[in-house]
Amino acid sequence: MASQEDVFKKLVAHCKEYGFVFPSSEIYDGLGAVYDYGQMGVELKNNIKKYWYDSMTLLHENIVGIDAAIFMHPTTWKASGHVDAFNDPLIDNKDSKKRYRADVLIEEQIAKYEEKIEKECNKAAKKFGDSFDKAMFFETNSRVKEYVTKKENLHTRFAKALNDNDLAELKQIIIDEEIVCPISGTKNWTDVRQFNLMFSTEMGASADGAMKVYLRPETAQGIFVNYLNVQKTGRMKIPFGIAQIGKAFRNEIVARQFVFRMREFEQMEMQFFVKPGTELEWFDKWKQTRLKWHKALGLGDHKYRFHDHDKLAHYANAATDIEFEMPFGFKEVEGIHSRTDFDLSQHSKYSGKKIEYFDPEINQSYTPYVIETSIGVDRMFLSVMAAAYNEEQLENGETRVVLNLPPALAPIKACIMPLVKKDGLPEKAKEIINDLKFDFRCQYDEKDSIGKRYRRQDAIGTPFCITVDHDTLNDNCVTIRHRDTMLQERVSIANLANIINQKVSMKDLFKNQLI
RNA sequence: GCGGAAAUAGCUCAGUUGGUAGAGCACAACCUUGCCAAGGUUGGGGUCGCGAGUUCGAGCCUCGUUUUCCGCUCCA
Repeated sequence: MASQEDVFKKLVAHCKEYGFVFPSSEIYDGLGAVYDYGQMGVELKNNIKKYWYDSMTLLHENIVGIDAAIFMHPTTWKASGHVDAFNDPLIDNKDSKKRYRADVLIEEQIAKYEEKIEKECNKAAKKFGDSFDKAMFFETNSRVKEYVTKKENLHTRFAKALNDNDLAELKQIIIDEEIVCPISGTKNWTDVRQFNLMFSTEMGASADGAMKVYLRPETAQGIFVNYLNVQKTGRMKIPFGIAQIGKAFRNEIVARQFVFRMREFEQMEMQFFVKPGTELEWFDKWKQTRLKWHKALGLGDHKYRFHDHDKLAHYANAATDIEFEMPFGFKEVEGIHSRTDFDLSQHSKYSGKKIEYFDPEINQSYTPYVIETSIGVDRMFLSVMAAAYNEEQLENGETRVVLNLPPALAPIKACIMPLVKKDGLPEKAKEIINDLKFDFRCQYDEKDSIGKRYRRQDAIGTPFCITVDHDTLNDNCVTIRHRDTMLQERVSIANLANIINQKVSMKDLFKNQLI
């Protein structure tokens, strides 16, 4: 039996071989953790996005979409906390191979001096009892004086280095203070490197310096900064939501596992604005709604689970992940967070604009609370592919590689093929495809044996193969061959569109969510 | 970022002690056949990841480098 790792490798190979996913810039050896979607991948991905977007905006009258720019005013990221939280100077110990934050190491050193001072004080206090004069003691005790001086010098030096963003100086401090690695106990350090999770670039070309702007590390902020615009122009009443699909960028230290963690990725986010105090109710409601959205695809209910966060981010008062069983274990596909009023309050504070909602029901204004549902398109893509990829053992002992994709998501809905490429069958097949192509993405194939053509379509997950044979010319009927069962049925050409539409329409997926 | 392994045709791989770059599948054309990966003929496709070095000669040896995988590490 193939191990799960093998399955994953095969899936990655399959993605490349059949035009789903290619490594970026492959002719130049590729670019780390960046991938391109190919001719099949883009269709599947677009269908996933459509399924999500329509589920949000068609099924909920109080959710509208936007498409915000990737560039945002730099202050956005100060307000959101990304600039401060994601700007760590890092240093590695070459012996233990452990990585530390250089600023934390130095802060610990400062704390050590404080401990020593404290200890001396305690000792002296014990010795002198009531007559202990702390100020006097600091003046006269040479050891304490030394520690205080050292501590203050270090503090000053550290603050200056941080302020100047002087990485070499940070390393020099660590060397001068003889800070050792807690694990190896050595002072064998690498240089300090600044690591910011956000990509930056420069906007404009003014002589006195262009403005530094970031590529957004999440799409959510584009929604928050547009809260007032949408609420006012759309006459939205709380509770309401804003949905958005878009690219985000994170300069991950380690980006791996195919499209699961990429440096450029796509998010589908919906921020739902609610009355304070009702947020946990809505949080729970969205947990269930989102799980139903996943399960409606029929990839297998047992492949999903919630993972509630014990440790909450500073902005959240509840958080959970929807995890999917990937070939490499249960992994986060979607996050649902109760973000309180953190984001809107921060933007209000940094912009100086009042960001509130006047609630006519209670005749009061308040800053709405936010429930966020945030799903990675690429992770969703991977989970659909992983669940759909199957190697079937057939009765004749052969193996069939088939993508059992939900028909609504399949890149190609039907392949029309003449049984032989003569006797007018190709012409008849093209007649059929010319009729179907307005509603469904179709392929035409006349090369190789019919069996081989079926397998080719299996490999890209096409739910229907439609075969034109000699009888077709007389009775206007064709054979429909079903991907999953390999069974065939004879149907009238006039009924084709209906039969296909019934299976590939998203309507059933939408309805399944409401149950 | 660290350690280990790998890189040869679109895919899967072979390539002997260093001596003219191979197979199967896939692809294209034609013939034959016609409902679950058929057969035949012909053809296209590789400066062996990239760059140096050793050598008369490097896919093979040495060094560097890039990418990928595995394990650490990191991860709102």
